[in-house]
Amino acid sequence: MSAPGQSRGGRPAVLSREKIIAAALAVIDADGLEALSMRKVGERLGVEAMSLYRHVPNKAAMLAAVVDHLAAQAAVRLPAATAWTDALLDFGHHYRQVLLAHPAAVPLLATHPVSPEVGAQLLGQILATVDLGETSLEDVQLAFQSVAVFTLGHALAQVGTPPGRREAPQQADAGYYDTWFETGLSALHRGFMAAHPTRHG
Amino acid sequence: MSAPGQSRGGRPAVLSREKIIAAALAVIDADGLEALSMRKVGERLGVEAMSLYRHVPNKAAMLAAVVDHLAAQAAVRLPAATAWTDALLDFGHHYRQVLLAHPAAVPLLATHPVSPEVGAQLLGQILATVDLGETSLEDVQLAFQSVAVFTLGHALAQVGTPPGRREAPQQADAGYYDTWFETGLSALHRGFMAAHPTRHG
DNA sequence: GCAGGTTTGTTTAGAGCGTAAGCTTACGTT
DNA sequence: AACGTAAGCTTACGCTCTAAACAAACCTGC
Repeated sequence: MSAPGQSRGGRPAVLSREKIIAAALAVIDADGLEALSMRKVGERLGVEAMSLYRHVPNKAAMLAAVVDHLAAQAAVRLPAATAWTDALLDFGHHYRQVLLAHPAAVPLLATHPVSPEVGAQLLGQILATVDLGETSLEDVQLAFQSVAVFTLGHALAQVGTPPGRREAPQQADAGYYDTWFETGLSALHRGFMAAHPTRHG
Repeated sequence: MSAPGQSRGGRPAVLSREKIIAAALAVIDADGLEALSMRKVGERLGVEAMSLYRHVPNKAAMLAAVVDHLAAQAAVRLPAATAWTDALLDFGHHYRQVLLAHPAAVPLLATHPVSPEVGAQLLGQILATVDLGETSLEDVQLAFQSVAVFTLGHALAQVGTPPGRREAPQQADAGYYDTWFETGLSALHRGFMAAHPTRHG
């Protein structure tokens, strides 16, 4: 009972994989992706950089873990039996929220692909929940993946500081990106509906 | 006559901004984005790394120049008076070709936004060429931008090596990504057509 | 011809990075 | 108390970008 992995002695761990992932994300949020270093993550945890290597094989793996951590948040809990075409909209909006919650981490999601396990689990959960109607699983999968890449691409455009501005996230801009996103997402939605008509209208 | 920029003396230039951009792209194509360094670009030009700084303020600016160089290639020369909805398809296909011609550079396009000048010039050229029908300029612009971010997002997914594979660009995969792209692009196309019906059918 | 002036590429050097190797610390067990 | 083991620290190496001072190669005015 309450055996957190059998440990037969040894110095008690101050660090953990989860703490490291959280600290890395915090550094990214605070200082940006380019400023992230193993030394800085260690500093935030009150630890030397080399200590991190007891829990993470290298920097790339740490970043991959951050990616999976964020991707896991993109899981939407949909009401069962939602028409898959409508679920596209819910998924897109939710995924966008997750991305914009960590603007500096968006380029990371773009660069390092989500691990196959997490990706499959995510997609599988959606496909299992949603009402497929008469559409094949493959077609629905392609639709969700299309919404995902559109959403990521759009978020990249939004968070990418256009060189010439001094990092001021204008109020007016937010509105522009919002309507842009809605325009594109609803076009995808309409397009997939037209390709896969249902008898429910 | 034949005065290539008035130069009042000085050591003749072996380097040029253009040569540096080309060399940087060549390094990216050959060794990948992460392996790109000022030293390596210099080496490819038979020059020390510090020499590059006479023509480029720093590494970030050099990468930004590579981005603009690639983005400029995405300019499509469309037959005038093409319906803008059809031009969406041409643009998407052409942009994707440009991206997949330099797979290792795609993450760069994702991370460093295209400069406002190049972006505006690109979009302006399209908007000036295409037949707008009865659709407002703003709506057409949003449609093209949506296709652009979808295409970039999709290319990112394709070139991002899913961790677990050993960089083998499978034959079967290429087909999967092709149909995925066509599915998404045609959904966008249908969606925008439905939102902006024309009397020409 | 030859001394500036000017532009280009090189050298030197410093701060910061990721991380391999070995060491010390702190615990459970014997 | 001694041992085994796991966690964190120290040191060190090679690599990165780039600031600053220097050398080389050209044009122009004398």
